[in-house]
Amino acid sequence: MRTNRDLGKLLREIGAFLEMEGVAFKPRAYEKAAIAIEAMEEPVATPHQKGGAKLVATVPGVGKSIADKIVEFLETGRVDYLEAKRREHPVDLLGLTAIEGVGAKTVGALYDALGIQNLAALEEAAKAGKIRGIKGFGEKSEQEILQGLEFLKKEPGRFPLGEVLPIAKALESRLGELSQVDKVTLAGSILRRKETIGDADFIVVSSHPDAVMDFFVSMPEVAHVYGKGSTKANIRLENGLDVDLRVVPKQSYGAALNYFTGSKAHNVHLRRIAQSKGYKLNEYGLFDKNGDVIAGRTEKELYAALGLPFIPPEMREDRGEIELAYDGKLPKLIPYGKLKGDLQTQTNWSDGQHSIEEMARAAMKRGLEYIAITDHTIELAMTGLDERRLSEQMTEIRKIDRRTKGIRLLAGAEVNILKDGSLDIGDELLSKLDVVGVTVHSNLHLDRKEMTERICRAIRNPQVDILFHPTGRVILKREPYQVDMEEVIRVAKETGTLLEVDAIPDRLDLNDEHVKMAIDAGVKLVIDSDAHATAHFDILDLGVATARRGWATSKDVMNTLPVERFLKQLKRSHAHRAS
DNA sequence: GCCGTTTTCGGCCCGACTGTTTTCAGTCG
Repeated sequence: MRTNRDLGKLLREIGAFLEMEGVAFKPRAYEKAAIAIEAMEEPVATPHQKGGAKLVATVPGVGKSIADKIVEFLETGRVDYLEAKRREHPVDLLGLTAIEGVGAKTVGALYDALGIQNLAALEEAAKAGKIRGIKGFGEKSEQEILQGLEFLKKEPGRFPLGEVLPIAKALESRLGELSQVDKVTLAGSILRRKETIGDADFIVVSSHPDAVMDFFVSMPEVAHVYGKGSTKANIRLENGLDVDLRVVPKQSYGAALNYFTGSKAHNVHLRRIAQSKGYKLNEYGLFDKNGDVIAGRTEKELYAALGLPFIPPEMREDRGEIELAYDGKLPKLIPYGKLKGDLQTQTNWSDGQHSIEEMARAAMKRGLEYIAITDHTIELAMTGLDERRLSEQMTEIRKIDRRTKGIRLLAGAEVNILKDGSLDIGDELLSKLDVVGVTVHSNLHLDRKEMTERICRAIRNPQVDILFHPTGRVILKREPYQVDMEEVIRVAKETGTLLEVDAIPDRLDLNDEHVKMAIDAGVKLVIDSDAHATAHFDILDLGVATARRGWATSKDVMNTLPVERFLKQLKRSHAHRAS
């Protein structure tokens, strides 16, 4: 594949090799170029086709040298410079640096001292106590590496939903275009929008299954075919994702979709209900004692025959949804694509890629009615705004808002919660902003009590409207902070603070279970893109999916409201009314 | 390697944290 994402990964790998070599500045240059390429809305192949390397070099952060490498990759699928680096340093750099706390320099040191090339060798050396003997390493580093390895291994071969979903959707439409395919549907954990995905499942209805199978196993990105029959084929793609395809008869489509979507626990529960009615339920349909078909053509028909309304896939975890459905009390989940606002966006005033106006236009294009500009504040020394700059930006946002029709811009900030729970921007300035979000970006390793008190102190501040990505976890990479979410939720309820569902694919923070906890406690939510570039507004639906998995309705999510009503329910607005 | 109300060279987001040290290197955001 030669997508922007692949190219970004490649540029990052080059940067990491240079980092390992101790080269100055170039690593940052490659990383910046990677970020810029990944942030592009159009495939970089487009400027390449239109104007070659010259036009590619107009992307900010991409100069002649990197543009040439991009062109080489687009035309040949490889970059000689990178291949040479890989030969020179025969290490699985991306794999090893995926360990939290291990960077390129560490990989280099491990290779020089012990010849470690990959995760397996590293684990062996760490377990044998060999790491602590290397200069600059001690017992603690060895333990950290082992812990990092354990965390990576917890869900081997799993991918973040946000990474898999676009690939799966593209595959779905390609299969759908085949003339032999009557119907194709994405099933499995992807349909349930689980936050990590082990494999992709497709259900196909076709009267010519062989042709479909032939096409499926001979797609260009297929790396391995595990098996291929007339109703079922399993493959692995080059990117490591396993994909299963099943061809089913038309009359079994609903039953098959239900069966292969799961979850397993949900299916078991459904089969128990079927049994209690004297029926049998399997992937071919719902049958009575004589083996006659009761239902199976559609999922709706299947659920109806079991005395249930249709249950949305995101709820199918057997966490009580079947009982609710039985009583006719299923929540009406927040629909996709209906958010009116986005309360966390960054611009090039801090670490975003685009200007305030560019972000505003992109948001408008995606049908949003308002966004808050929430750049980082000062504690993030690399990018953050101090009070003077934040104040200047506020003026600028208001100016742009006045002259921009069709979208409302709110002045905000992503304010840092300091170690003691105070904020890095004073209350007076905060009180002038429209929306204030706070979050933890430093001292991530406080103990549970201290972290909980820190966050609770911050959200008790009357100027604080929203707690952004409340647990700080990074999916498949970093555990959440040690924090008592029940207590945070209790204080959020008490103070009227909103909790965020951050839609960044490897955050999804709050997660589904926390969403449910918050809703049960009566706490209101917002779903934000945390966009750092114009293209990122597209991920909002991942946040909606997470909220749906936590049974959120539109009433629970405040940015389904139009802007004036949204602003009225912020706690500072309540404070104004009270005074 | 990129970039320029500093324009063809000389800068380049920088502070906190951790574990290793004894003054620093690596990682992270």
